[in-house]
Amino acid sequence: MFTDMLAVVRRIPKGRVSTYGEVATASGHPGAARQVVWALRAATNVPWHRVLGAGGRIRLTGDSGFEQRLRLQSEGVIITGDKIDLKRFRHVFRHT
DNA sequence: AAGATGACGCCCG
DNA sequence: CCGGGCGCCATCT
Repeated sequence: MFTDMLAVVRRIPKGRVSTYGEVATASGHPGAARQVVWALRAATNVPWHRVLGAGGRIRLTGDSGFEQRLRLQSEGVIITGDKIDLKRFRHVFRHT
């Protein structure tokens, strides 16, 4: 399960983002958004900063949230307040 | 075994 | 936009 989710997260290209819910669904585990968090927490070498809450909101709190902002901005993602414009940066998973 | 937690999501007022 | 409530589910106490 976690491995499936991590595989999905790893597919998010630089400069693009996704959401916990999207990752859960795309990995074959719809509704398991909370488990995506667990997967990211336990994993390493994954672009965790590219995963946001529904609506493109940064759900991370405190210092980590600040870091996520910096990382996203450094990839060219525009952040307004605490939200990201999904219309513009959301990554769409596909099966080729 | 039972209750609490959380980087969640969705609906309603 | 903001707050409140409920469903969800692996993990931790």
